[in-house]
Amino acid sequence: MNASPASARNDRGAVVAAAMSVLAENGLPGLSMRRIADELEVQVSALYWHFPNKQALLAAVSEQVVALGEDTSDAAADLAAIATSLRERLLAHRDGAELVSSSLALGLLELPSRTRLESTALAEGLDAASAAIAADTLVHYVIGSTFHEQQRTHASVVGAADASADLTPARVADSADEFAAGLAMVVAGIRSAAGSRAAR
Amino acid sequence: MNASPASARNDRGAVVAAAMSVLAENGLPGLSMRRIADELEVQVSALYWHFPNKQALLAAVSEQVVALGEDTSDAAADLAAIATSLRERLLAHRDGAELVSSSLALGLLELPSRTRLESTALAEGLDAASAAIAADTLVHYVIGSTFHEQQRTHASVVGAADASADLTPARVADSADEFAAGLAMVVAGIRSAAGSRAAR
DNA sequence: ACCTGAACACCGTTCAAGT
DNA sequence: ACCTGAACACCGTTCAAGT
Repeated sequence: MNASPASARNDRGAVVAAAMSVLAENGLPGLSMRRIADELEVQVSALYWHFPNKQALLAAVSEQVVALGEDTSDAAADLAAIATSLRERLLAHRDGAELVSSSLALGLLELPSRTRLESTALAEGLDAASAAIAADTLVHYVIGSTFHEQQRTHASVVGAADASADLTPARVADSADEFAAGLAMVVAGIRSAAGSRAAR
Repeated sequence: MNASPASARNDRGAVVAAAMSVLAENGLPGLSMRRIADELEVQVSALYWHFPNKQALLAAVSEQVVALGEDTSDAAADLAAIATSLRERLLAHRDGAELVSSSLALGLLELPSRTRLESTALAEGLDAASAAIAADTLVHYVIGSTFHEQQRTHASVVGAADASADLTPARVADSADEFAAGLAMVVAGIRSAAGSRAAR
């Protein structure tokens, strides 16, 4: 419909896509404005037409990382399932947990999973205040453990992490089990908060 | 005892102390090798005689932050008390949670509180594997929520954080209550893991 | 044992100017 | 509407050399 001018320029989406590819190749420490600009074959200053600063750009990338897929079918309203799928989306991107953690802390990112966790907690019988706290607690657990896990694997690539680098293949394999075990404890604690009300 | 030469030079401790004062004044983003060197009235390159790189220096600072005080008297062997005192030490230093989080993730820091949490969990009847997971879960909760809290106060200073900057004085005051409420849930979950064993 | 001085290869951000 | 080119004020790290 729009008469597209001879040479198409970049839009926000293209910048975010370029940033995601730089992130995948170089990790968060290597995600510089200059490298993103190189990826787009553009001057660094061009990026500042699309985003006011680097943090805003990172927030847009974070949004992509934590976006829920199709909300339609399997909206599995289960605390553990929601937390586990958040973990999986963070693990799907290099340094995903650290990236999301900082956008979140700066107040630049809404976490769809958090909303789902809160309403699920409400449905399980928590009062409003407790449901909010339960959602935050789960989010902190997921981001904290995933951040730690991603940094540990990165450290082992670098070869750092002296004594405590217990990264035998077997141990890597069951990091998911450790996550699930800790998650089960947190969920049990949340359920006990529901039980202490005069539910059912 | 030692014949101290005319002009005393710096040692590791002096470098760490300078770093802590720069951290207090400028926060983690402002904690650069150059500023630390300025504080000591020394060239930047001098710092590399004491520490191989910046991360190692930050790890030494982190160690100071999380060090337990006198281990003698009130070694209150209570999960919530240990977690709360860890939170307080992190809050006592600007950007303390973020600093410790990264040193920890890089495997450059031992967390004394974690050891205490693990043995306390054991004493409460958890098996070895569960006690380790319980300790990690608590550490993730404490660091995650404290990190978030410290970033939020910093964001409010900067004036960023648009809509969700719910930082009324009252709300700041009860962030400790929110922490305690989430902590209670996690601890309850850990206790339920102890109960599921054939304890007592 | 501890530091200087200078260099290298980077950063994020701004701004006038172009098309 | 989107980009260039150049500049500003920074970074962490290395290394030969000094005392």
